[in-house]
Amino acid sequence: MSISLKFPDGAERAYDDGVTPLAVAEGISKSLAKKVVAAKIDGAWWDLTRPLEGGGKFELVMRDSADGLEVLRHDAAHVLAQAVQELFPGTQVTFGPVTEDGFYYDFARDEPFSTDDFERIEKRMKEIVDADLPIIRKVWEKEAAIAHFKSIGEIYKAETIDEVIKPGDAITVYSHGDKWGDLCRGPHLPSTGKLGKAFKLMKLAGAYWRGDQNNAQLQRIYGTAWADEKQLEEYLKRLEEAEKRDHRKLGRELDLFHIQEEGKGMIFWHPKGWTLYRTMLSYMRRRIEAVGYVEVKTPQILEQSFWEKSGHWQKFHDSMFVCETDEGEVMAVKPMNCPCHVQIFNHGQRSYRDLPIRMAEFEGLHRCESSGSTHGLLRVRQMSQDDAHIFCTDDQIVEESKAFIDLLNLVYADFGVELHSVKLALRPDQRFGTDEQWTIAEDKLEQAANLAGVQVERIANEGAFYGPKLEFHLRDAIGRTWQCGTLQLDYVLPERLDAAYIAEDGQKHRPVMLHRAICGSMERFIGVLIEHYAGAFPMWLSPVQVVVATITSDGDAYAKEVAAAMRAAGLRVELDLRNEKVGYKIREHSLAKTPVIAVVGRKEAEERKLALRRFGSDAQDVAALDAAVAALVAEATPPDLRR
RNA sequence: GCCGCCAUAGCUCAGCUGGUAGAGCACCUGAUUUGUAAUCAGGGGGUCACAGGUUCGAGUCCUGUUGGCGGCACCA
Repeated sequence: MSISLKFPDGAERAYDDGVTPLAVAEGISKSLAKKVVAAKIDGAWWDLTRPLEGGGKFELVMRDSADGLEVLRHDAAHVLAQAVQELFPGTQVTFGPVTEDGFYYDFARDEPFSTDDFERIEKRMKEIVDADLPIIRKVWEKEAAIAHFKSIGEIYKAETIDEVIKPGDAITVYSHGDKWGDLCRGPHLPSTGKLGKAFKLMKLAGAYWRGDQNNAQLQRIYGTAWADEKQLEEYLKRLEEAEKRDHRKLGRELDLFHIQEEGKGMIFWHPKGWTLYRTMLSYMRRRIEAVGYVEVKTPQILEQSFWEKSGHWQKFHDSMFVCETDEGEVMAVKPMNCPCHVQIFNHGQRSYRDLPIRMAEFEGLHRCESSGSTHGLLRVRQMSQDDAHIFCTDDQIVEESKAFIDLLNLVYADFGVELHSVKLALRPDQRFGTDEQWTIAEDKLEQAANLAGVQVERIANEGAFYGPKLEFHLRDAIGRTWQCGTLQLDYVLPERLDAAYIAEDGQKHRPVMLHRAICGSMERFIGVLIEHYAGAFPMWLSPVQVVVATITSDGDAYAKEVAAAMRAAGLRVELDLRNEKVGYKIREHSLAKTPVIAVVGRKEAEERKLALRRFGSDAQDVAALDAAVAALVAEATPPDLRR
């Protein structure tokens, strides 16, 4: 009997039945066989030493490919688990998947681990690699496996098998020699030695069993693993570089903002940071005004009864800031604008002819976020959103949604950021509204996204209590993603707050509300932007656009004239007349990531010229004053105002 | 909120096994008038996050609190 393997290059070869992928690889070349970590047959994973059970499309998975890294990391997780169980008897294993850059394993142990244990654990892991234990795949009956794991005290494993595997089905267990075994889908390497030593334990964290905070808290050890030492080094270097882009560090270095102990999650915006903020707000205002939004401003603090009517009190009062007046009224600071906007909508009679009404507000919002969740600018307790609510008819939903997504794409392009992903958050367990309403709402959002040319990823259970939402995610410097833009469809709030318009039939009808934001929290968006640009903003956003720096005090008068001319032309200018060497001034303003340094010496003053030096370049661009100012103004013009 | 780690000058950090705080940058003063990434000299600056405790003596050890960091949970 023979089987036929079809290789990716199209070649097709016959092999004896029962040949292993490793033997196939060795038949091709020894060096290839060294680098191969697993195989795929018709797209399904296959262990290298497991005899093939039939022919098909055959692919060898190399250790430095994306698939190969996944195998290595899975093995690293198993080796970690073995090391931990050997060093800390009584520790139970639970679950250890691969992550984007590595892996983690969740352990159950009464005593907490400490990062001080990492050295010992890593050492033991390396010993396991050196021992080159064969990794053996075994197929077990479900019931036998449960009994086995129970008998050795692995209750989490037994529970997992019981719930994940159908009765009567078989499971696979991979073991390292006769020492250690874990339930696993595989594939795995032929032996622990193949893993190599390009791995490192990174961090320790608590994690709830099955992600539910009502369950036991486990201890998660994160690690990273790579094909070789060089890749590991590169990865660690990448992390270091990313740290330099951290918006909290840059916020301090560039004097943009600060946070202090008494105001957890509250931002003190310094003049430069606030300039950036205002520049972005002005831009957003122009963008939305141009497409038919109106702006309003509503109260910051309203009575408890108001939030009870909207439904926020019942669902969210834990995360609202609440205060009481001397006269005993209980008031809450607004966590969001929507119920306020409905009040404006409800004031007076609305006709279908008025719709859609696109009502925007940039006022501050306060949310009492839990203490462990605040994070620089990315998760704060006080913020502003580029918030708006679109009141419209059912028929207008798709059109309005599409127009919003188009606007969002335009704005993101202007800010130079790229969408990481768009998610469609579907109905949660706790929700208002009927199933039919939800189905229609979910479909309409997806339809609008498709019309705007955006692919969505549907995620179950993540919608707001009043409706499904589209989430537009961006990435930070170290790869975490944050929801920035959002579009939420809401049939519930208009109902609860009795919003209505008179339709063509002369009857009252409920409008639909679209909650939408492009930047989302301005704070968060600025945080992402700082990391995206590593603090070196494009000219139109930069808090300081030009520094006019003199060489000697002879140039003072001319420098002042230059700065005044630039200011008059609308540029944000600083004047550096200090008694310092040019080199010193250049260095300082370069470190501050100023887009343009205009150097003024005797020559420039005499010829009424400027020597411009741009961030990231040491070239000198000498131009006549008027022409230089005009050019800088053109460069500094916000994208929406450019011709 | 939960788990682990951390907290020394404005910033970055040093301070061994407990013996009454130190550097660089920044800041201030003086000198220097300088041509594209650090001119020189002098000076000021710290309740070592906070509160207790152990000790003859605590930045250092212990407990608690606050805040930060990395995760988990949460995220209208």
